[in-house]
Amino acid sequence: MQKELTAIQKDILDFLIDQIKGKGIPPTLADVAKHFGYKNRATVQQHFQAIEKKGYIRKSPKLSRGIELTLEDKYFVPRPILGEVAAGNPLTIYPDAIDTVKLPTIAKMPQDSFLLRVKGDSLKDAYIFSGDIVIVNPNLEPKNGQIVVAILNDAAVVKRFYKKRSEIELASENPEYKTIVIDKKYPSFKIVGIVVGIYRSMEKRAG
Amino acid sequence: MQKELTAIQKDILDFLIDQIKGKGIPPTLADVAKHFGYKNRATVQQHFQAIEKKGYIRKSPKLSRGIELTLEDKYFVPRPILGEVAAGNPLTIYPDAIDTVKLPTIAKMPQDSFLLRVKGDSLKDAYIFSGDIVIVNPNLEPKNGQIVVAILNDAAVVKRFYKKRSEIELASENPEYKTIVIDKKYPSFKIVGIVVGIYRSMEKRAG
DNA sequence: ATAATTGCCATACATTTGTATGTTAATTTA
DNA sequence: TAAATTAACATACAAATGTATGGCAATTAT
Repeated sequence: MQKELTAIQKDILDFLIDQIKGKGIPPTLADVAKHFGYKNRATVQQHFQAIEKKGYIRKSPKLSRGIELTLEDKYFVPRPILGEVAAGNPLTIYPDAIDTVKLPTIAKMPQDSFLLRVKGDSLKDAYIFSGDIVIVNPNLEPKNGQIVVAILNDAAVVKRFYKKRSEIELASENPEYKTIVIDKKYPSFKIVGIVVGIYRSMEKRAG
Repeated sequence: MQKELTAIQKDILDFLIDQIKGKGIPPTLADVAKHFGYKNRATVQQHFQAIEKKGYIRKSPKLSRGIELTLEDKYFVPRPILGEVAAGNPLTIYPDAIDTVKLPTIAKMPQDSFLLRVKGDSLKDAYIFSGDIVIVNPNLEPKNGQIVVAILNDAAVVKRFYKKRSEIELASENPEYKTIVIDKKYPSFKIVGIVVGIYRSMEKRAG
């Protein structure tokens, strides 16, 4: 059994996980101290020692950023879901987070990426299902054949992207839905980002 | 366009990516020097400068381990597939790597994990399909309801795991396949690991 | 009531780390 | 052929980093 963490220790562990997941590398003591407004690294040092003692992390002595999560993939981090996005017909996107999902450590999320929950089944032949959480990276240029999130008339869609001469095609893989063709200059159209990952909880689902 | 890397520069970049993907954090100059047998960190330093100049990485000055991949999710790393594993009826496992898959950087792979290609469709109601690459972590204890890889009579299977009093149940989610029940003491049965992730190439598939 | 834990700070120190500079040799490019 | 690039080395240095130690107030456990 794990010993309980204090509130501050939990905050620090959360920050640690957030950094590892977001930036990809653990922070230094100085990073953590700066974030929490501590004037001294030794404060963080001692918190880490306490957290390690309780078994949540493992440190490699003398190594910079040498902190590993003991919990590994068992640990889930809450992340806001920014909206719902239609794989079938367009759905309205929400201004604020509508929900939170516990994302496992395994699903490394590049910084600036965000999460959307997929509704609808137009991509079921691409094996993306209603209820799946898609990880969207807004910093990549879409290439032909990639699955993208786009805003079309104030609604968000998840479709496969194809660039033609003067238009853009957004294709569903489910033949029940027809391909959307947009002129490149169409004003209320914007590529939001590229789907770089799909997370689906491994917990039991109704068959 | 990216400038070409020399053979050594490519080796160093490959090692860098391997470390970032495997260990989760970039190596220090000393780490790289040690791995390649260099007596001096400055050698690595200069290689990194060259690699950065050619646009493959970005360095945060003065920061330890402050190396980021410019290529991000565009970069794919070859990983060996160790065998095929049956989601339907058991298949033979191969002693050596049978193939290689280009795994994207997004799919962070915990160390010691390995890849298996799924054959068969007994887990299609859990949305794991024939052809998918599963990332298997051999260091985790299986919990009820998790999807595991197990060896049964010299063949490997991917099934959902349930621990009962004296037996273990390996369930398919596809009603066409029946649940396998094994006594806990059955000699030729072993849990190989837990499926911690699924990778599926986002490239176009036949609909 | 006393001891232990928590939370924060300060100072000090040895390594680690990134960086700068210069040298040498082999190879490639102009 | 001359110049540039590649590849490796050595030395030096400032900053970053982890660590050790001690102090102090507040809270919690015994």
